[in-house]
Amino acid sequence: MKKITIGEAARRSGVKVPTVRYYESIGLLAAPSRSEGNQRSFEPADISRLAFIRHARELGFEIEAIRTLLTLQDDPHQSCASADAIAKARLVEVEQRIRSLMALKAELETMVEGCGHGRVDQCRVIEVLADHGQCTHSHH
Amino acid sequence: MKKITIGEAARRSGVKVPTVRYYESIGLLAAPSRSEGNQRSFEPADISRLAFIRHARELGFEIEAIRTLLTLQDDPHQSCASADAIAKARLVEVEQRIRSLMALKAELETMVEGCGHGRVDQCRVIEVLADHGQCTHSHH
DNA sequence: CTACATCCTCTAGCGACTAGAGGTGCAAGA
DNA sequence: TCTTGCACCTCTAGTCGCTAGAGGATGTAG
Repeated sequence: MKKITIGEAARRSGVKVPTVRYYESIGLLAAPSRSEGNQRSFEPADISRLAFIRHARELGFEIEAIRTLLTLQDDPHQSCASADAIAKARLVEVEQRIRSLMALKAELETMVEGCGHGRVDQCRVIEVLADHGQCTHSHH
Repeated sequence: MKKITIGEAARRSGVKVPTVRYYESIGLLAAPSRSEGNQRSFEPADISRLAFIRHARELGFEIEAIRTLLTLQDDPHQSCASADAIAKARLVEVEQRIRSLMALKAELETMVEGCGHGRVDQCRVIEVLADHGQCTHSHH
């Protein structure tokens, strides 16, 4: 029964050491057992859980959504309707974000292209910022 | 000489009242004069400045970048090279963010499509989250 | 035994606001 | 003139998801 230290857990899961402690503090990860010297000793299951959390965070899920997803994972007999709903909601968010960023990209391109690299009073970057009416896209 | 109250300034610029006070507190907006009863009294130029800030924030510029852009706007004889550089850097950021969100969207779609709407133990949403190796895109 | 890395807890900080408490100013209607 | 009621004031604390640092204990390799 080898003990997994927090550093080892961090390395294996890709979650940083202080973040592991943080997840424990907010109850996302059960408090692990401790060594004689009061050091955390993790189980392989904790590593999987941390990897799950990390992956979900990379996909932009919020902590509360992850909390729900984890309780679902903990009880595999439940319906996965909630998981599905959470993922779908996240998908909608991401699609909206992409649309808005595309509009933004277009606007930034106009600004940068219009810049004559001269003085500020002829600069389109400043000008466009000062006057929203000049925007090609209104949806931001 | 009509006085513009903070509420009026907020309405005209599209920046919320507490946010106007916040911008003043961090020195992004000069402290306006006050009425006898200690209430802020803004000038039309302040409204323009607030609108500028709001627009820049909508385009995702950070406060510190906006601070630089504002000092440029304040002195129109300067070269606009900095403004150009700031806008270009923001454009690169936005492009990267779009690429990463597209990958993310693809992955979420796979998750959601694979969900058989049954129980959690057959749910692809949970499964994919638990195992990053299943991702089609590695860049996240 | 001595370094030295790693661990521990605790508090404070980040960015960009937002919310709320507790109080004051001001304009319009009765 | 009084009162109602909204808008204003300052101040502190909270949001999210960590991250940094202080100050000390533990564990391991040479």
